[in-house]
Amino acid sequence: MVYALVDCNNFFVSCERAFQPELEGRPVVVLSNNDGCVVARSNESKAMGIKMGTPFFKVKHLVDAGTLEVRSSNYSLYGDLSRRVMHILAEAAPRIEIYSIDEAFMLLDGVPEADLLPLCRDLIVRIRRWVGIPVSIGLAPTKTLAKVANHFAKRYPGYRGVCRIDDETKREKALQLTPVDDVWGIGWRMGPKLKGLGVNTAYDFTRRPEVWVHRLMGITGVRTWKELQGMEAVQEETPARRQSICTSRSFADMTGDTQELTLKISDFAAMCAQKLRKDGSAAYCVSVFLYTNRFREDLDQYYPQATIRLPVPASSTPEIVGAALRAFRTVYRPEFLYKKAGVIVHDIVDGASIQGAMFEYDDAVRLRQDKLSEVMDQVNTEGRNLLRLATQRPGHYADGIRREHCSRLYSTSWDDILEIH
DNA sequence: TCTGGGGTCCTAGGACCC
DNA sequence: TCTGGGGTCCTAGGACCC
Repeated sequence: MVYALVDCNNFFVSCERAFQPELEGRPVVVLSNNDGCVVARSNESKAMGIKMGTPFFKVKHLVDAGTLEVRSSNYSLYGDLSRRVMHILAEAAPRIEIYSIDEAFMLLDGVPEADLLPLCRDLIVRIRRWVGIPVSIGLAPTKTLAKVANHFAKRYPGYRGVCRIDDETKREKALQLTPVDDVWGIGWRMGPKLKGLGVNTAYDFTRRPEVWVHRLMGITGVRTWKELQGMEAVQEETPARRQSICTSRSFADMTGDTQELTLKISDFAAMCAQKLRKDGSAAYCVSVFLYTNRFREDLDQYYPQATIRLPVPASSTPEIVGAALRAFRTVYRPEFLYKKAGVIVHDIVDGASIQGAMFEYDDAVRLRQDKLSEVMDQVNTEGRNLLRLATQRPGHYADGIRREHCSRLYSTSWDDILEIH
């Protein structure tokens, strides 16, 4: 197999730049929801030493001094540009697997050897010209090695955006130059642990015996170990149906108020229900979690979670919201101040396949709720909850969420335009 | 004062059964 | 009262990803 990992460079920043050319060449960061912390950095801001996840208040002085540009995240814009990039890849490759908003694997088996590099170079030019996004491509016989190759393509301009690992010499050299904690699948916990055991590079890691890796890291570590040696071990198919859907937010201000939390939980649950229906799915389980502010060591902490299991999988807004509120009531305690909450639906099944099981349940009520949800979906498109249950908060769900550095919404969806205040 | 959101997979341990 | 192994299912928690 030949895998090509196509990765958009500094994706969120590049999206902002695509519509604001004046940001080109300037240090830029994009913030998380609530303007909490840095989630994307341009090369210039990386060079300034700003780390991923830095709380915004720590770099705000740079913004005030005019040496750093900042934008709130604008997910509808990023989603739109992502779809355009993926569309171009899908037309160019026999098959693609979309891995995240800014990454996809192209499966290039069957493409003649001599065409591989020209194909990739052409894609880089086209995506830049048509969408305005710079991408890098790594080619290799396994996904993990394609990731390694992609790092090189990104880091060294000499590759002009494409790096290929296709023989033993290149593989060993690349792994010797790759710190072990840069490997896909080795995170912040295992990285330091491996280094403490004398495993500093990806190459060192591959030289350890399989049983050693298995004992230390389990089956997932062994998969990474094999992939780095050119043996395919990472599961092929991403399951078509999501196994869980989560909607959660941090609040701009802490709250212990039942009313307010009820409104928020209702909204999160309604959004989960809407996502379920969009996927054509239904869920057996609805969980609610609450977090106090873990950074406030002076306050009492409480991180409860509760799950309601429904007799029949549901996707209607009233059923999901009802279950979420029941779960909420079992764990809510008024003496704490909460900073974040969320709703997760899981144990998800195909919505079409559950029709037959419905006779156990009150058909009339169910059908009415499903019908009601259908109508709500027609009126409410994402981000515009014109129709909602009485428990849901009035106004936009994003009320109470900070978004002070938002760029104009450039990509042309009607919903987005209505969102401009 | 201010610290993201949305996922997946694996494993250990408890409950229960024979 | 104490005694045993083995299987399955479920859940919580940990680790990882972007």
